Amino acid sequence: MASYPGQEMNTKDSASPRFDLIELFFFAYRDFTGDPDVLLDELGFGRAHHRVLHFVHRNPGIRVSDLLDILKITKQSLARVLKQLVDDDFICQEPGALDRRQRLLYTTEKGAELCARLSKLQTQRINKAISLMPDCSDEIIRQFLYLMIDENERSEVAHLITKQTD
Amino acid sequence: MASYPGQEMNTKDSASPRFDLIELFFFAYRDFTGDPDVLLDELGFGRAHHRVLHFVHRNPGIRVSDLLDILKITKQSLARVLKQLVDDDFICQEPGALDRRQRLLYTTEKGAELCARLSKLQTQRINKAISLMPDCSDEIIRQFLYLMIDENERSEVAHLITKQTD
DNA sequence: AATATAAGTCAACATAGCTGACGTATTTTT
DNA sequence: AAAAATACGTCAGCTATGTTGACTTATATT
Repeated sequence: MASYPGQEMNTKDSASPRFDLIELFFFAYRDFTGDPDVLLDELGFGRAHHRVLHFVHRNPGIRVSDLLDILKITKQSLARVLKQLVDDDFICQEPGALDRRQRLLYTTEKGAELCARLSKLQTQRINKAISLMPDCSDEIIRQFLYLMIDENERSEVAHLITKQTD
Repeated sequence: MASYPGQEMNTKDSASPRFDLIELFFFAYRDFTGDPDVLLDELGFGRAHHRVLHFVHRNPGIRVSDLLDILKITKQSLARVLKQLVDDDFICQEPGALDRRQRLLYTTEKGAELCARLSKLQTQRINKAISLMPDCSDEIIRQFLYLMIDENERSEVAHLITKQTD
């Protein structure tokens, strides 16, 4: 888009900030992530554990380095929560069949069950919202959230979310 | 909705988890909040400062206790970041005219300017996304995010987001 | 045999949340 | 006027989750 004189319709020299969406996004995400907290707390876990459990469950046999790539945290950060999840038997590790340096990650039955309970809470909130909206909404929302992701990461995310777990 | 035998169309006893939206929400929010980080970092601030600055800017003259109510953090947590913002002249405090126990909060010119730069970044991401979507999308997205908020907090948020700042 | 890679570990640190206890100024209630 | 409640600040210490840097071990690759 080129800039040229007389282009602006506004008296201001830039578009108005979208405070409505900025704030709605903030509050919506807060409450969305708040649902699982109660359950996690009972087990002595936090949101970091939730994220690890979730992405391991969704990507069975994932390599540690690939998990780090999804979460965008350091291996030292991951190590702490992963150790707890393994110690408490929510996640298990197996050496890779082809490359035995790898410790491929899987949820245990216990881990899968917790994951299911957590995602059920979040799904309930999502479904309740969508049930009150027009028919086309589901796809619109997906499209919006997808376009809010950094352009260079979209294809990776697209690949992730199209996996089937259940 | 009543439950009755034969109601289920599925072989499973519950609706499928919406992993797509759960994950899209996660990645979208991560990148959305990531934009301001660079700018904040240069000033030695974090996201906590951003939130405080934002809501003070959007609610000029807000009382400390009302800010705590919006942010849902403790006053000790707030105190730390607020002190820095006041010391660095991004926020100023004035005793309430009617009740002099209050320390009403305002952004300084410097604070308002930073706030504008930060919200511009986030608005750009939002507008870029919406520009690629069908016409009805804006309202759908707002409705969705609104419905994702806890029911008992919606009216309060509705009130917040309808304020005009600029 | 040398090097690179996958992963783990130790230590130290930063940010941003928390609880509990207490202080001070001011307003409201009795 | 005295007592109680309120708005706010502060001290001390804890927790969760992120960071950097340095080093080790096992295994693959060159």
